[in-house]
This record gives sequence, C-alpha cells and structure tokens, in this order.
Amino acid sequence: MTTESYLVIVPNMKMNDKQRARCETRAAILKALAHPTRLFMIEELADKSYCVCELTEMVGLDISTVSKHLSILKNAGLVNVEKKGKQVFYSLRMRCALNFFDCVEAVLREQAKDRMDAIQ
Amino acid sequence: MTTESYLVIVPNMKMNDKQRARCETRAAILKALAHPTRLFMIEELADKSYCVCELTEMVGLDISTVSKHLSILKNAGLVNVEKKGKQVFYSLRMRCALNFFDCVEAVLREQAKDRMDAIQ
DNA sequence: AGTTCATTTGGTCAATTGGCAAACAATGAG
DNA sequence: CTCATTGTTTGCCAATTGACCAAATGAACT
Repeated sequence: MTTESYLVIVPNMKMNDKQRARCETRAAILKALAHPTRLFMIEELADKSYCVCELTEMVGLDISTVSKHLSILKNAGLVNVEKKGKQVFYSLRMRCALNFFDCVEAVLREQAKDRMDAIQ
Repeated sequence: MTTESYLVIVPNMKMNDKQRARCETRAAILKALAHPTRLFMIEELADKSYCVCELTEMVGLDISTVSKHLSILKNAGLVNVEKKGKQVFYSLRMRCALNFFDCVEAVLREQAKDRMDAIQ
C-alpha cells in the first residue's frame, strides 16, 4: 500500500473568534437602533437637535427613561451630546443610519406583498 | 373688539399613534438583525443557501436554537425558505440588509477615532 | 409499517430590557 | 445663598430573550 499527501483547501465554515467578535460589535450597534422610541428619536434628530426635555415631551415617557435611551444611542456612537446651560442637546451623529430605513421599508413592502399573495 | 381667524401651522411634536406604529414595525425588523448569531448567518447566506444542519455546524450552537433564530429571520421577511428532501434551505431575501453593514462599519470607525482622540 | 434523519415545538432557567420613581448633581434665577 | 429646573444615576419590578434539553412532528427510504 502506498500513501500520498494532499493539500486540500477546505472552506472553513465554522465561525471563528474574530468573526464572532465582529458580529457582536455590529449587533450591538443594531441593537441600539432596534427600539421604537430610539428609532423615533433618531428620525426626529435627523432634522434638528433637541434637548432631553423636548424629546421627553415628544415621546411621552418618563424623563429618566428617555435619558437612558439617549445614553444607549450615545454609547453606540449614533448621537452627539452638547451641554448648553441647563440643557443637554442631542444631535444625530451617523446620518447614514437613516439609510437603514430605506431597506427596512423595502422589507415591509415585500412582507405586504407576501401577505397579499397568500390571500389570493 | 374685533376677532380674527388664523390658520397656524404648529409643528406637532408629539409622537402620534401612526408614528408609533411605524417605529414599532421598523424596530421589529432591526431587532431581527440585532443578534450576533443571526447577523453571522445573514452574512453567510449572502454567498449561498444553507440548510439548518449546515448553519448549525457553522455557528456551533444547538440545532433548536439555530432553528429558532432562523424562524425569527423568516418572520421578519429577511430570508427565504425552501424544503428539499429531508432538508430545509434558507437563502437571503433582502440583500439590501447587507448595506446596513457599511454604515455600521462607519460607526465603528468613528468610535475608534473618538477613543484615539480621548487618549491623545 | 417502521426506521432514520432533519427540523420544530415546548419547558425551564438565567440574564437582559424597559418602565417608573426617588435620589443625586449641576446650572441659573431671585 | 437658596431654590427651581434640567438631566443622570440607582433601585426595583415585570416582561422578554436566548440558551439548552427533551419530546413531537415530518419526510424519505428501506
């Protein structure tokens, strides 16, 4: 019996540590966006800056809740913070986040189409 | 004393029901994306379709866990499902979801820059 | 009809999330 | 200085999430 050596290039399918880390950091940013209240604030901040008290009025939740949501957006690097006197103003930092919404809308349209097809 | 009528356009700041509903449906889709395992699978499915057993091997979690993650992606309208013999194949439905990653990477680069600035 | 392989479903558990309220901090007005 | 206003942090609670295991289902092949 003879033996032979082969160098076989097998695609490494298994998720490695580097991939896992990358997915976790990416998911963290998406998670920051993935809440209705935070999404609403991001959209409003696309037009202009608002202070916490204004945003609190707009979303209609407790100010402590709004403050926490804003700190999540800040930690994700999605908004800028600027203190002016007693007030703290937030502004949109990553305008490209708004591009997400186009795709999301496309997904929703597709979903609607699917449901129509299912009925027919 | 005279009276006069004015039509005053006051920007309605408060989130109304329609806006709330819209933010909730959008957030639901982002939520489906906002998990490291699901993000990894979405990226892998960008190249080709895989069955549940393959994806299970790739992510290294219990098959029931992977199946559940896939059903979340399916319900969000992000993937297609096709049964072939004994196996169930998933494929990427909304390729525009991949565009999200460009912005996410930009956010991460900005974050890194901020940290550098903070050190200097 | 029964066996096997692939997938889904249901149950349990620990960890996380999102809400409010109360305490705390900082700024500006009187 | 004292007080009111604005925000942040902390503590607490209910609800949700993500993981596993076990059991049920489904589809193809003896």
